[in-house]
Amino acid sequence: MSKPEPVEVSNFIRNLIEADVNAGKHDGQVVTRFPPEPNGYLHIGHAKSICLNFGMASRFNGRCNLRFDDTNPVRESEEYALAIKEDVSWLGFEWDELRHASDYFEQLYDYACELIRQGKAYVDSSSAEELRALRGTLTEPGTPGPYRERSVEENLDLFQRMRAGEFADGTHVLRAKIDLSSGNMNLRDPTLYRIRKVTHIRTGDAWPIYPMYDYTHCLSDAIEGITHSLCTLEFEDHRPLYNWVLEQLTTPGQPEQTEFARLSLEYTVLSKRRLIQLVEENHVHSWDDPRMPTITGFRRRGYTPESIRDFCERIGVTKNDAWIEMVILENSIRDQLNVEAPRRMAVLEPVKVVITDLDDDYTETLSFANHPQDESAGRRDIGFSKEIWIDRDDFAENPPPKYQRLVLGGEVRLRGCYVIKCNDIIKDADGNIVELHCTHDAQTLGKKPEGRKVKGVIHWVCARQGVNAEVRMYEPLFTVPDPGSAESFSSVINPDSEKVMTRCVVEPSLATAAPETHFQFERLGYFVTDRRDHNKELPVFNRTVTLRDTWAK
RNA sequence: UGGGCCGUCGCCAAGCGGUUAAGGCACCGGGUUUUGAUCCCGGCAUUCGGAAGUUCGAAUCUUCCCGGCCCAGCCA
Repeated sequence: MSKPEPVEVSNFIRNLIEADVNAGKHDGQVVTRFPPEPNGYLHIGHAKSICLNFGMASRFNGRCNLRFDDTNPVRESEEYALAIKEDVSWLGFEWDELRHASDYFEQLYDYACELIRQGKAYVDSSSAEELRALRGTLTEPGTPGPYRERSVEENLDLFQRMRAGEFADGTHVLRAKIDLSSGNMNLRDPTLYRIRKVTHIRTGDAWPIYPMYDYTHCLSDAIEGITHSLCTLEFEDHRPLYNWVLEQLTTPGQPEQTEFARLSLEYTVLSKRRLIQLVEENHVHSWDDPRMPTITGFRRRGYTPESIRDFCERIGVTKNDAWIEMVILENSIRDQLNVEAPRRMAVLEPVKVVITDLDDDYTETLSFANHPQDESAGRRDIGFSKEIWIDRDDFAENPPPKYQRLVLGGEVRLRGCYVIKCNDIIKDADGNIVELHCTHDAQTLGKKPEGRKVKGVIHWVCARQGVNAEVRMYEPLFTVPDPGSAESFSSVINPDSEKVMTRCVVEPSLATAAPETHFQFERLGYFVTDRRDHNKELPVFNRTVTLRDTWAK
């Protein structure tokens, strides 16, 4: 069997970079960067950007930096920075250099002084409210405020004193002097620096002023020699500002920004605000809750780096506002685990089956293939005795049409074992099924039964050998495709997104598996030993994804 | 209503003036199967948001129209 080989998909960014390389632009070099702000955990949308940036660099023998966009200390923390590094590494990417926008604060400051000297930037002492009023609206131009024509000397003096910490937060900003009547709001004298007397995760209290994203990003790109600055569509009308800053200044490089559509995934949310809300309002247990669309959440759920990269390959890169169906992601992990995951048997809701025509001390050892299509996966022994567990769902007193599992008076194949027939249902005083009494056909081990067809096959676990385990079943967190557009979560949260089953019985070998080991529980789906809670005493499995089920539909 | 974008099969997505308009997912058959899984075979856009136009020839060029997304943080 071969692993799914991701085919190289053409997209407009790849075409563009290829054309640049062929034309000898940037000396044929390709340098990209992944620039997260350390103010939250990475999610599957970031994975798209990571795969694109690292992928393009690797495809064209270039480099990709990891750069923390740490220009707003009020929202950033070291915890997030650590988690981001771990997630990028886990996804399988190695950055060329680890950089921070804050590495460039001194250069950025010098560049700002240069803009002031050129008369292209000025200190505005209006309040935030006044600035907003003066900026105009989408259809009306902005109007010049009283500080727009300050002299170079005064601006320089004020800006230096801003840096020296002489002024309180909010009293002054440095603005670029561009075009107050531009249809593009970003060009109406955008703010370049604001005063924030806040401790920064890397520079501490060295700076009372911090540069804004638009001013910082283009210069950071230029300083690092980035050739292709890839970002999402909402930055499209920031590009004129990105270019304006670089045009005014003499910088080491001439990066070019290209925008692509951010990922939208059905039945989940991908905005930082919404993700934080899920954690803070306790709709999930943590950032790495297996229901979270964070990288760390998918990891705990049992997704692999390969499957996430494969997913990013499958969805493509365009400028379309695309909504990706969850099934695309699910198929990425199914396709990998179908090939790689060893098969095991686990019973989630046990019902005891007594094989009445077997002696009480009867035992037999059966050999099972770990993978039906791959002999190299090896075999294992499984015990069989008079009492076994089967799943509640695999017996029906009143079977629906086309039901092919066990029914009273009917036969079913125990996977890898004998065909059994159900003769009696034993119930307790409340009418609950306690035991099923069956007989077995001794001629059916490894052989088809004679004179009749038995279509159904069910999984089982030997009652003597079975080990108690906890299995966590997951379903989508939301009940609607676009929960982000709902006014509140309460109306769109799926109350059954997590179901913890504690009475499960699994094959003994499963208990000793290391955390983050993937298995297929036959007929049930793919499961992973929980990264944090799994142990020998209490094995814990998370359902990554079900098997495709054409019958359920 | 100012500015910037986007519209190819149910969901993605190739295509860049001459192709029978790739491919994946989903779906619908049929075969294999001791997982209702996997695997295999077949089907699935005379048509590219709409209308004009240019051209021997248009999804690809032009114009207009329709629909959708983004922008008025001292956030990124």
